[in-house]
Parts: sequence; C-alpha cells; structure tokens
Amino acid sequence: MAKPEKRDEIIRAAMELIAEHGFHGAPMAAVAEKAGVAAGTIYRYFESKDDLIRETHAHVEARILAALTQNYPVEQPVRERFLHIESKLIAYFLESPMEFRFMEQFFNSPFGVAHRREKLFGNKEKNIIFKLFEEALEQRAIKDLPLPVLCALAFGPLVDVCRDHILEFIILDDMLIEQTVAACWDALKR
Amino acid sequence: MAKPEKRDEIIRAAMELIAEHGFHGAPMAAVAEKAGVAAGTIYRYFESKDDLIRETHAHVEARILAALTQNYPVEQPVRERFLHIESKLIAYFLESPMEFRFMEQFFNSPFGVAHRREKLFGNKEKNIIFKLFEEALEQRAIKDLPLPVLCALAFGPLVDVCRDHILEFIILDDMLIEQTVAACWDALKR
Amino acid sequence: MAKPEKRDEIIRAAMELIAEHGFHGAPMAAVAEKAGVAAGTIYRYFESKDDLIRETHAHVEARILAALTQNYPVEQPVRERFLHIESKLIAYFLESPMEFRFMEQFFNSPFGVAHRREKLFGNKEKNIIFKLFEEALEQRAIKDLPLPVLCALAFGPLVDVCRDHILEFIILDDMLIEQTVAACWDALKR
Amino acid sequence: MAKPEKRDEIIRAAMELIAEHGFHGAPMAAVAEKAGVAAGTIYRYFESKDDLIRETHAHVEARILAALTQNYPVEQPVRERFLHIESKLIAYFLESPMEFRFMEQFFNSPFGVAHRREKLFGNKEKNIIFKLFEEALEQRAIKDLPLPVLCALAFGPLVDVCRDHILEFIILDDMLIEQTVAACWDALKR
DNA sequence: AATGAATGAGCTTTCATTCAT
DNA sequence: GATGAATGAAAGCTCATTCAT
Repeated sequence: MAKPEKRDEIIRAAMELIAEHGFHGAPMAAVAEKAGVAAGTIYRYFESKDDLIRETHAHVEARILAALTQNYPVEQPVRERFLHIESKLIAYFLESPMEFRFMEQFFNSPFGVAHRREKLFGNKEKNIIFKLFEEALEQRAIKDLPLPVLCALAFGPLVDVCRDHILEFIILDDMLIEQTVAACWDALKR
Repeated sequence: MAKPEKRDEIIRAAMELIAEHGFHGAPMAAVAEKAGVAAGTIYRYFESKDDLIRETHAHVEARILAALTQNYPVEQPVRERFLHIESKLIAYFLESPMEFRFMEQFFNSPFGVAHRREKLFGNKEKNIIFKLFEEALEQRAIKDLPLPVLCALAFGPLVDVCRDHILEFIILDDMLIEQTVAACWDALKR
Repeated sequence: MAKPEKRDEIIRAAMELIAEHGFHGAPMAAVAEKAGVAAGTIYRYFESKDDLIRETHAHVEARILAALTQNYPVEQPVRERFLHIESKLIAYFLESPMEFRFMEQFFNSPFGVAHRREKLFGNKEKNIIFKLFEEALEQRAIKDLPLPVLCALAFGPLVDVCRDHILEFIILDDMLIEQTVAACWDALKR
Repeated sequence: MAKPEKRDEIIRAAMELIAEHGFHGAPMAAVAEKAGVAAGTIYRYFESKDDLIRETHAHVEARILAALTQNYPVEQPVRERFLHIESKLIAYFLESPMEFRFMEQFFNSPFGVAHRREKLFGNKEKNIIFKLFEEALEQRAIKDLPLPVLCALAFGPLVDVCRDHILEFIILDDMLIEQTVAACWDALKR
C-alpha cells in the first residue's frame, strides 16, 4: 500500500470508531486493526492520538465544505444560497452518518472548543458560510445579530434534527427537511 | 458532615469535573478528592460511576425543571409561556455554567441517548415543555411539525448561544437574549 | 439478643457464606448482614477475620466430634468402631453440607495446614480417631503404617465421595455408603 | 526473550504463586514481577486472570498425563497398570511439589468443580484412567462401584499422602509408597 | 518504513478495619 | 456495647506510546 493510502485508511478507521464509540471506544490498537496496519505505524503518520483526531476532523471538514460548495448558486439571492447550504448539509449528514457522529464527538470535546475559537478569532480566511451571513447582513436580509447567534439559529436546529434522524427518533423525509430549513430561515429573516 | 451533605458534595464534585473535563477527565479519585471524601466513600452513595453520572443528571435536571416552573404564567397565551421558558432556561444556564456544561456532556453520551429515547417513547408523564407544544399545536399557533423538530427549533439555537456565551465567544446581554428568543419563536410560529 | 447468641449468629453466618462462596465471597459486611449485626460488632467478638475463621472452624469441629462420639460402641471390636466412625461422619456431612464445604475451604488454606501440623505434632490430647488407630495397630488389626497414611486411607475416599454427592456427581444411598466404608476398611485391614 | 518463553514464564510464575499462596495470594502484579514482565504483558498472552489459571491448569495436567503415559505397560494386567499409574503419579507429585499444590488449589475452586463436571458428563475422550477402570470392571477385577467412587478409593489417599509428604508431616520413601499403593488396590479389588 | 510486543501509569471497584456517635 | 459511615490500600485490567527487529 502506498503511503497516502495508508494515511487515509487510518483516518477512516479512526473516524468510524470514534463516530460509533466515542473517543473512549477508539483505542489506537483498534484503529490500527481496522486500518489494517500495525499500531506503531500510526505514529509514522500522526504524532499522537490527539493529532490523529485533529487531522481526522480536518479531513471530514474539508469533505463537508466541498459538498456545500458543489453547485453553490453564486448568482442567486442570499435566501436561495442559504437554503442550498442547509439542504446540502442535511443531505450530506444523512448520507454520511458516521461523519456526522464524528463531528458531534469532536465538537463536544476540548478539541472542538479550540477549533471554534480559532475559527472565530483567528486570522484564517472566512469560509463560505461566514461570507454569506455577512452579505446577508449588509443587504439587511436577516436580523442584525452577532455571527455566532446567526450560526446558532441556522445550524443548531439542523444538527439536532439530523441527530434525531440518525438515532431514529424521527424520519426526515424531503418534505420535513424543506419545512425545517424554511423554519430556520424564518428565524433568521427580518 | 451529615449523610445527605456528603452525597451532595460528591454530586457537586462529579458535576464540576465532568463539566470541565468530560467523563474521562473525571476519575473517581478526583471526584473523591474534590468532594473531600475517600475514594471508597463514593460507593456508599452510588453503585458505580455510571450510577453517579445518572444521579448527577437527575439532580441537575430537577433543578432546571424547578427553575422553569417558577412563576410559570399558566394563564397566559402559549407564546408568552414559550418566551418564559426560553428566557428562564437561558438565565439558568448563564448563572450555572457548570450545570450547563455537564448537561452537554451528558446528552452527548450513551446516557443522554438512552435518556432521550425514554423521554420520547417511554410512558413517563410528559413534562411542561411537551405539554406546551401540544397545546400550541392544537391552537394552530405553531407549525405542524413533529415534537423533536419543534424542540430542535426552540432549543437548538438556545443551547448554542449559551455555550458560546460560556466559552466567551459572545456576550449575551438582556437585549441579545430577547432577540434570540424572539427569533426562535419566529422559527416556530405559523 | 444476649451476647453468646450474637456470637453464634456471626459464626453461623460466616460458616454458611464461606461454605457457599469461599473466603473471597464472604466479606465481613456480608457476614454482618447475614448475622443481623453491624459490621463493627463482629470485632467485639473476634479479633480479626482470621480469628473469626479459626473460631468458626473450632465450632464446626466440635460439632463433628460430638456426632462421632454419640453412641460410640466403646465395647465393640476396632473394626465395628471404625465402621461406626466412618458411617457417622458420612451421615453428618450429608446432613450438613454447609459444614462439609466449610471444612473443605478451611483445610485447603493456610489455616488448615497450621491446624493439622498442630494436631500431629502438638501436645493436645489425642482425639478419638487417633486413639482408635493406635489400638488397632497394637492389636495388629490394621496395616502397620504411619498415622497420617492411615488417615489418608480411611478418610481420603470418604471426603471425596461426600464432595461428589454434594456436587451431585453421584448419589450416595445406604448401600453405596456401606460399600465405600467397607472398601476403606479393606485398605486398612491386614 | 522469545514469545513462547514469555508465556511459559508467566505460567510458571502463576503456578508457583498460586501453589504457595492460593488464588488470592497471587495478584497479577506479583505474577508479572515473578515472571519478569510488566503487568500489562500478561494480558497479551491471557485474556484474564481466570484464563491464565485455566491455561496453567491445562499445562500442568498435560505434563502429568505425559508422566503417567510414559512406559505405560499396555500389555500387562489391570492390576499392574493400576500400580504403574499410582506410582508414577506419586513420583511426579513428589518431584514437582509446586504442581501438586497448584492442582490442589485448582480442584478446590469453582474452576475445579466445572472441570470435573465436564470430565464426568462431557463428551470429551475418556482419559487413560477412566479407560483402565472400565476394563477392570468388565473383567470383574475390581468392585462394582461408580466411577467417582473408584477414583475416590484410588486417588483420595494418594493425594492425601502426597500432601502430607510435601508438608513434611510424613516422609514417603519407596517402601511406604509401595505399601500405600498396595492398600489402595486392596480397597478396589474384589 | 513497518511491525507488534512490551511497557507501566492510571482506571474503577472492593473490603478489612476503625472510631465517633 | 453496638453501630455503620468512612477509610485507603490493593485488586484486575486497559491503552497510548515506544523501540528492537
């Protein structure tokens, strides 16, 4: 197996184990076995378990961002672009429940807090979502609230309904997805 | 120290350690030290670590429910009652950030999933929130959506903004709280 | 409850718990609960767990010796007396499986070794069995072997069959008991 | 140290500690230290302490069986074969007192009971001893008694005298061994 | 570069014993 | 005398990480 494939296998194994069993339930030996490598090999690609977790997160985040960006209707009004992002995100999570569960584990941990802090206050380039909200604010299309509050209104319910679907508390069909996304827009719009 | 005080001290210690460091940042030895008892003493009050966690959750949940119920405006329209609950909940969380963080850890764990499943599908008496949503649905005051979705719209953003406040990503003043709660209502209302 | 009754209750509780679950499975707290006293109370009657075990053994041993001595046919030939002892012993063990199991636990432990050493080499008065063997040796009724070997031939099989009966590997009826005892005599007799 | 040697060292350490101090005088840390490995290492070779004990027993049992089978006089009458087995067994135990004491601990424990039950009622191939007794029964060379009773008569005294020798209550010289074995045969023979 | 056996600190839990009431 | 809550050492076991091969 060539080098980058091995790295990917390790990340995939870590992601699935963490998604299913939490950080606790993903010992390095189990990650190694699932990835088809020796335990020591992981340490050639990642400095430590923490590093592996952060890199796994970066990997998943990149895939999610790619999914959101695909067919992004740049030319359309903010409302349409918002609905696009929300729908794509829900669709992605429902198709990739492992990645969803991994992200939940990640955010609900010291890693996630550090990551959000960096995103909000660091000097990294703003992502597509932040840009959309800023444009919407300028156009006075949405309520004049701080970015974190807008994110909360837009994504808080979305994440909750995805979780409930994955846990089989509800069944999210197209109709319900549309209604949920519309309700989130109601929360945001002026 | 009398018996119930010791139990309370242990619960408080567990709650704070779990809030700050998660379940695996809260070894029983640390809980014991923080509570000012010997490690073995915990097992006079709780069968196991799992039991301690569940009892800690029950303790916090009872306190939250008490806070919501206090001065609950039974006679007023559903919208006012909804605003009451949301405001009280935010107020409680901001005053008790440890309890908030504990609840987050709890819900994001096998305990939390089991607890929600029981709440949704078990035969326990419906709580004040479920009752309010059902009344609101009957009056056609809110969108006709499944209970879990309504909860997501009402509490998803609320929890997010509380977390952001506690992590000092934003500062939730009275004005901002009011606006956030109003936005949640916008998401729900027909 | 008067003092000696309490002591007896503790001994009975210890005996039964040790018989059923071994020394491991008889924590002092369980002994106390079974005896209907507080944990600390045991230490008024016995210095330590070891002491309790030794006293429990002495208690059971005395009861067994009493059973053997009852109706002991002093006037009859050694063979008849031997058969009496063997039969009484088997009868006692089958009626009191708890005591049998306790004795097995006891002998198979450091306590038991010390106790036998004391019995063989100490200056305590010889018991009925030792006296019987010595008389039989004088009369040249049995093989000229050291006392421990005679005990082994006489009681080794007996203990084994009692254990097998209690564990339900065999059913010891009167016929089988008689045959077994007779076989033991065959081993001893000249 | 190569892999199988390490496993053997652990078994040897466990066997000796259990022989000398019983199951609860053999904590895993002590076994590890005596074997010259780290505590965790044991768990690479054995699933649990129970597993280690069972494997240690299997190891010792295999060695004993090998000793009995060596030079087994297949062609000779049952009596000679019986005397062979008894003598070899005594010889083996006296040469390997640790293994003898380990086996005593093992049989006097839940493990041993389960093991005997399996041997008596399971469908495993009969061992050399059971086969010998069955042949002897067919030839009407020995008393018509259930297998467990025959075992008791044959091995009960044998085990007792070995124990007494190891504990230095008696000294088993060749003469005494021969006499004891002969006495056991007297118990069995018609 | 890859392996996987070995490590040992750290986890949860038990229990003989003490002592303030 | 009796109580039983409290103690804390010690148990079995796990797992991130290292390193000789």
